[in-house]
Amino acid sequence: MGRPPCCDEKGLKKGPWTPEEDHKLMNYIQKHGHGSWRALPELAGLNRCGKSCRLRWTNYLRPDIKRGTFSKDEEQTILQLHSILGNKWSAIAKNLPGRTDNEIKNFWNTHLRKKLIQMGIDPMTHRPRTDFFAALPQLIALANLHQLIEQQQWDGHTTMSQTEAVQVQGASHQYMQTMFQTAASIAPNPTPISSLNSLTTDLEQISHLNPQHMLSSTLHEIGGEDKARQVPHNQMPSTFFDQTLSNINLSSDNNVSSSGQYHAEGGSGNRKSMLLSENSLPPLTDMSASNPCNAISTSKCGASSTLSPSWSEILLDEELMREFE
DNA sequence: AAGGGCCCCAACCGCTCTCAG
DNA sequence: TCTGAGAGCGGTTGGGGCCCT
Repeated sequence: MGRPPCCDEKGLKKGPWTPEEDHKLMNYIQKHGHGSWRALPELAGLNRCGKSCRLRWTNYLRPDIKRGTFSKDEEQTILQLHSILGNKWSAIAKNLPGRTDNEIKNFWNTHLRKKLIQMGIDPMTHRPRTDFFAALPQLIALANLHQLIEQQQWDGHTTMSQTEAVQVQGASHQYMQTMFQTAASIAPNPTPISSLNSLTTDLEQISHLNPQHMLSSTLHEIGGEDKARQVPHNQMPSTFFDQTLSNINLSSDNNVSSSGQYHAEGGSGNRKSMLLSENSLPPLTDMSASNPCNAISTSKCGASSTLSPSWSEILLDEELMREFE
């Protein structure tokens, strides 16, 4: 069934608003309030549909709207709220006085989303992307840095203090662990240990990193050391690319419809599906929708959250990333 | 100077939610 | 409980402006 769009009615104007139309709309609302949006255009003498009037008022004409570029604080607030709320633009807008949902949505799509992608972070989950194509630059940079530090320590001449070296090594270690853990979380249960072994081996080959202790601790966390020992090395899949692709597919098989849209279960009420366009990045997991505490902002999730904040902070620090490159 | 490509954002579209009758 | 109108929300689009060659 469905109602016909209100703007389909004959003769109603669409497209950009003229200054005269703005003036009429503002005058009317300031005198009478908006009342019924459907009735408003006729009463205000506008040849527009009510919906168009409402949008124009809420997104542009409202007197309390703050215009201009977003401040660093606003940017941080959006990032934090998006990590908790997902694409709930109106909810995010409620925490940013003077900013509209449309403005925030545009800012996200044109700036923040791209920024996160460039940093190897999945903009939907706010976690490192587990498709290694995207995260590879950061991963290799960290691995190289790790190796450089080890070499300098071995040679006995280092420009970095002991504390700094430990911090960077820790970040590098954490990066790898998070990659494995996220990969494990999106794989079907029980997690095929061979897949993780393979990823580790492939990474070792490409980055010349020796991650033995990382692997054992990570496997211990996700499946126990016994399982790790049971997997013979020769059972590992052959190529890095094959395995990486299979992991990407594992994460999306259950959620991608034939139309290429991603349906993430979660939330309450009837609005259960979140549709992402084909040109969106493939969301590897939708943790922001189903479990806010998996998201970047640990402070809002109480003491039970143990996710270390250091990773996202490290990755969001552009200066640090430039140093790695 | 011209024109092609890219980016940004205002506005539209279609769907869901809410609530009154 | 059901139905339909109105409002709200999120995804998408198109056109104007800017930048680069």
